[in-house]
Amino acid sequence: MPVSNLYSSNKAIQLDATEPKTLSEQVFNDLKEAIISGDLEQGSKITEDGLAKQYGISRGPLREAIRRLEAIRLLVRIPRAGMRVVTLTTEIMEEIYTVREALEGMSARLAAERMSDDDIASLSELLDKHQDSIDISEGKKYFQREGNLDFHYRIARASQNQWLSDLLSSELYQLLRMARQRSGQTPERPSKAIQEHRRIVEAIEMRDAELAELLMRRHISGSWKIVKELLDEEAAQDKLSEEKL
Amino acid sequence: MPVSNLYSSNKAIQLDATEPKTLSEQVFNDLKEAIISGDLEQGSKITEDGLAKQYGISRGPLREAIRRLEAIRLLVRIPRAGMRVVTLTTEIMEEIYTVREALEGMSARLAAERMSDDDIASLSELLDKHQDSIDISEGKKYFQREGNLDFHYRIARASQNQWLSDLLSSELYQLLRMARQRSGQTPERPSKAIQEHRRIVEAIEMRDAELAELLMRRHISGSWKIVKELLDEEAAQDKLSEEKL
DNA sequence: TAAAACTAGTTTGTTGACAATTTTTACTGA
DNA sequence: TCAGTAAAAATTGTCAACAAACTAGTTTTA
Repeated sequence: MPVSNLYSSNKAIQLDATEPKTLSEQVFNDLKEAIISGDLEQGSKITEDGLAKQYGISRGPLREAIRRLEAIRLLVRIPRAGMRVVTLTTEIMEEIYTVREALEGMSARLAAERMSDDDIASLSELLDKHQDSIDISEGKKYFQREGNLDFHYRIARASQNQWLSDLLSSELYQLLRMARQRSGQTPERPSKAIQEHRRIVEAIEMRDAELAELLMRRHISGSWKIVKELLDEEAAQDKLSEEKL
Repeated sequence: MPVSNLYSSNKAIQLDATEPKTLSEQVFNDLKEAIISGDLEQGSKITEDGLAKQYGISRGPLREAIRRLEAIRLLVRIPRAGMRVVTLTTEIMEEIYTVREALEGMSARLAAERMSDDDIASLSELLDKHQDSIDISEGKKYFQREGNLDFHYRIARASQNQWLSDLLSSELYQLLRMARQRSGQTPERPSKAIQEHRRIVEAIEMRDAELAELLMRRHISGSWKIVKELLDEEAAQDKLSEEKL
């Protein structure tokens, strides 16, 4: 079974169920993808005219798309220094993980209270698949990246809180994907992560909201520690190779 | 001393320190204020042309402003039914309070860890002023509204987490102000609220992050219970007067 | 009578041009 | 060589007109 088929679809992560109808939306999606995937480098400068020509549209709709990208923090506009793709510094990453800990903790709590038995069962199955895939060497990378997010995405939706799940999936998760893209980052040893995921699902199964929240928060703050180490290492290496020049 | 001077400035709540430079920004601020203050009624339909004429600008900048208002959830666009001011239903309010509980809890935790002694002292003084003002009958309304938010705003900033404090002040608090505007809502008995605020500050003084978070979360979920009752009451009355017709 | 099709009127989406501002470049004089 | 300044280029902000899509009302037809 090819790894790419283990999931029903990538849509779960895409979150844009609706087809883009306007140019503005289309270019919003395209730009978002370009930024997240790294096609547009972090911190790179952007001009309206350049993008308009590149996408073959006029500046009107483009500007609307830009305002939206600004709102979800993928673009940063500095008053008189133009516009840049956001740079995910260690500091920003820490802020994101902190907010994430609070929101996903709450999300897990609500999921424990509200998730249907069927959905819990399906979530549990998902974890089985993740477990299996650890041994499939080819699958590793995929699971460590998208699979992990898929789990968190499901919990967010299970909170049945539109605000919460929108905030997580349309802002925070996008930035996480972006961060991973940048460094070939492997957030955690997958076996440990899946173990933690399992515990969270067990808490949800027991309808223990308190525990689900606690475990989720630990899981995320634990992830942050590992990510932080990687980022620090990276920074040290960057510095080293800079000095070589 | 006139009540309006008890605070250094309203800016603390305005959060837009910078003067609007572009038309788009200006109209964004104006529209935001119009929505929050209730000048534009909840759920009322909006047309681009109407607004453009009203503000005397062309539709270009207006559309950018609209996209931003959409992003902070003050406007809702329904694919082919035009655009409306958001309607703060009880369900949405519950979602907001839930997200708020998570974020402000974290915020209080961080404040306890990071807030400078000076800032804590100043926060404590603010509470004294609130306390004093309870007896000034004229001040009541003001404190119950803006004063309360001012406290929460300070904690958010004290978290020293840009993301967190932006999220709270530029999205959640705006919606809370809007909700209060609608019904002449008095969220809590001020004496009780201030008591709870005091406890939170004490926890911060003791640098007890855990406790600060716990107390803040209780404070907010407690507030929600009271607000919810008011909303339910209101809804019941609305229904009653509807039946009269 | 009801459904389908057409038409007029609104509203939103898109564009290209013009204006204002800022940055870069090039030149002048110490 | 180094400011300092002025012209030029680039970039962002704004507008008005055009195009497409949708709504609603009216007529036509089964």
